Formats: sequence, C-alpha cells, structure tokens
Amino acid sequence: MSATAPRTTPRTAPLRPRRRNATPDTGRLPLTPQAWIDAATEVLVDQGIDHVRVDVLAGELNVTRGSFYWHFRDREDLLRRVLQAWSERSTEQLTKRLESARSDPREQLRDVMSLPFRGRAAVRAARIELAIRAWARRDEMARQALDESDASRIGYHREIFGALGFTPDEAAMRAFVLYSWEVAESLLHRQGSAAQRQARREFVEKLVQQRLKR
Amino acid sequence: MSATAPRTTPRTAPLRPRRRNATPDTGRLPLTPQAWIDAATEVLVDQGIDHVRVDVLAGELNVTRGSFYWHFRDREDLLRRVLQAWSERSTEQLTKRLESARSDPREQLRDVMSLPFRGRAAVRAARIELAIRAWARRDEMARQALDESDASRIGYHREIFGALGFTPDEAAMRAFVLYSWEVAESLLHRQGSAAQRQARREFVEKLVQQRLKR
DNA sequence: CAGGTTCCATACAGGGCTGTATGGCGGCAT
DNA sequence: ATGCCGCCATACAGCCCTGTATGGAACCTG
Repeated sequence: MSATAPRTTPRTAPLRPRRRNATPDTGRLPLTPQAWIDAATEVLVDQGIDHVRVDVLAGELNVTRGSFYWHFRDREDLLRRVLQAWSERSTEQLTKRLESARSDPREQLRDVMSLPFRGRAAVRAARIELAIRAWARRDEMARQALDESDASRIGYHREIFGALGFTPDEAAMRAFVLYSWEVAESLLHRQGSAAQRQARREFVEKLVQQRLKR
Repeated sequence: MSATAPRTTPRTAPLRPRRRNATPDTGRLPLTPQAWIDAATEVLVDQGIDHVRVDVLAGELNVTRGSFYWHFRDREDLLRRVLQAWSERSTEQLTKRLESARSDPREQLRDVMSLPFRGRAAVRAARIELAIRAWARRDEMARQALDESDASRIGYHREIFGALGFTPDEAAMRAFVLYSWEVAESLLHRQGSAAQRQARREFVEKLVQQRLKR
C-alpha cells in the first residue's frame, strides 16, 4: 500500500462524475482531491501553513472531515500533495517559457522581467510562492522543492545572460541579481508607488545588461 | 490602566533581583518580561509565529503559565512586545550606523554590503527579520513595523547613492536594487557556494555604482 | 512578627484540532 | 431486486491550548 493512500483505495480522479451525490438535499458533485488541494493552497496563502487544517478546509468545502480522510491518509499527506502540485506547476511554467523562447535574448529578458507585472494570475502565483517560502524555512520537504525551483529559474536567467555574451561566471552573478529583484519586487511590493516600480523595472533591465568598466 | 498591563502592576524591571525565589527547591532568579520576549523570539525564528504559545514558552523557561499571565496580559500582549523590541532594536542599529557614518560614501556602501557577511549576530538578525517578514504577511501590526524598517533602511541606502552623485530618482532605484540583493542574499542563502556569494557581493558593489550609458 | 507584596503553582472551564470507527445514502452491476 | 462500492456524516477518544481563579511560598516593610 502506498504511503500516500487512504485506508481504502479511492480513484485518483473520478472516472464517471455522478450527477447525484450521497447527500440528498444538495446536488453538488463529489469532491476531487484537487479541490482539497486548492482549498489548502488558498488557506496557505492567506494564513500560513499552520492554519491549513482539516476541519477548516472541510468547513470551506461544506463537507465534514469524513470526506477528507477518505481522499487523504492524513494532514501530512495533503501538505505533501499541495507542495507537489505547486512544484509541478512551477516547472511546467518554466518549461513552457523555455519552449517559446525568443531568439533574441533581449526579448527573453524583457519577457521574464514583465512577469511580476502582468495579470492577477502572476500576482497570485507570487503570493503562493511567498507562502511556500515562509513554509520552507522550517519544513525540509518544502525547502527542497523551493530550492529546486529557485535553482531552475536562476539557471534560466543565467542562460539568458550567457546568450547576451557574458562569461558564465558573470552571467551567474547577473542572474542572481535579476532574480533578487524579482523576489524583492513581490516581497517589498509596498515600497514605492506603481510608477516607481515601473521605473525601477526599466532601470534594472538596463542595469543588468550594463558591462562593467573598471 | 494600560492596555499592555497584566492584572496587577508588575515592575517593568525588577528593581532588586532577589537571591531566593518563590520555588524553594531551585535558586533561580525571577523572570523578567524580557526573558519571555527572548524565548518568544527564539520560537518565532525557528517555528514561526503560530508556534509562539504560552505553554511552550513556559516549558522552555521551566515555569508554569501562571508566571506568564502575571507579566503579560495575554498572548497578544507578548507578541506586540516582541515586535516592539525588534523594531526598537532595528532602528537603534540604523541610528548607530548613521552616527558613525564615514565621510566617503563608497566606504558607507562597503559597510552596509558587508553586513550580511559578518558574524553570527548578523546572521541571527537576518533570521529574525525573515521570520517577522513571514509574520507580516498576515498580521497588520507586524506589517506596519516591517514596512517602516524597510523604508528607513532603503532611505539610508538612498542617501548613500545621493552622496555618490546620483539624482534622487536614480538613487532611489539603486537603493532598491541594493536592498533587494541584501534581502535575497539572506532569503536565498542556499543558492551558490560561499565563494560565489562573495563574488556576487563584489560584483553588486561595482554594478550599483556603475552609471548607465545609453 | 504581623501583614502586605511579588512571583509563580495549581486547578478549572472551555474550545480547537486530529485521527479512527462506524453508519448510511445513492448509483451501479449482476 | 440484491448487493457492492463510492463518498460522506456522525460519534468517539484524546491531545493541545487559552485565560481565569485561587493558593502559597519567599521576601520586604513597619
């Protein structure tokens, strides 16, 4: 029996979603594990990992904890799958970015730098990431996932600067500086106005491409 | 009666620390509120704010919760004073730095940039700050204290770049970039070796002083 | 030495959360 | 129709945590 499996074996995804449900008064569909994972992520972002608790999520989903312990082995199982879902989505996003890479590295640079500024989806992704970053400070599993994600994205930045003609060492340093700005821009988003943030962005874009003289 | 006061009025600091104590078997001294604050900060750093709980701290200090509720009104009172202690210490550090400011802004720049690299005290201060940063994501009181601290320190950086001859706008942007690097260096301290971090530091030191050409 | 104060121990009431055991309804296959 | 299975509700035992009420020992004051 898998370590992540509940007592009996639920299907990972309902093969045939039923119209009617065990509870007769409402016509709601049966919950998928993903629904629990989404709810857990929501609480994680707003309240932190310690507030991701079974009964709270059950209340949010309008079911009892009996449902949870059918889909998941225990709370730890849920947290692991929350992290796994984020991790997969994170690398998937990076892969997509790699595939649709422009030939011009300056275009790639503009692309990654526009990321913290476009849309609510990006803002939400940033908030999830910050929540996981806080979680990772005291959870080995979360830390590992986050370290890998950081390393992958810094590596992508490094390649951009390599394509811009910098040496590997210098590309690595510039990649870190750029990534620092990205993280800080979401972490310190209350510092400065929107206009100032926009100006900072354009400034950083030029600065990281600037070659050192002395 | 002050909002932060317990039921009766304990002295903020014992005027005359007694040799002997209420508990006859041990010769320990009576606890100061600061001892509770220190213990709370310790747990905050290692476990997050949600793990800062009265009975846990009592166990850590080898007393019962009866002691706590004599020194503090409730848990919220403790948390407020933890934050207040950090905030005061934070601004105090900055003030000290301002007073002993070198005349040469390049020296000041080297000074602030060496901060994440010297000593365990700085490392611990950085860990406390990260813990508070996580806390501030969902606590208005913590957020306000942190925002003020960030703004003050960015302002200090801005003055340095102003003294280096940059325009106010450009000084502000460079200050943010530098501060971003500092935050990221403690947040992403697992990315890269010690040698790489040292190289990054020297690189950033040059980069932020580099004037844009185009 | 009598009485008050300081500081902490102990006991109580209440609520939150976990995990397990078990019951039960509806849909499906035989 | 019968019986099984998927999915959830309910009940139970247990632990953790908070805040308050009260007791009590050591110390200080007069």
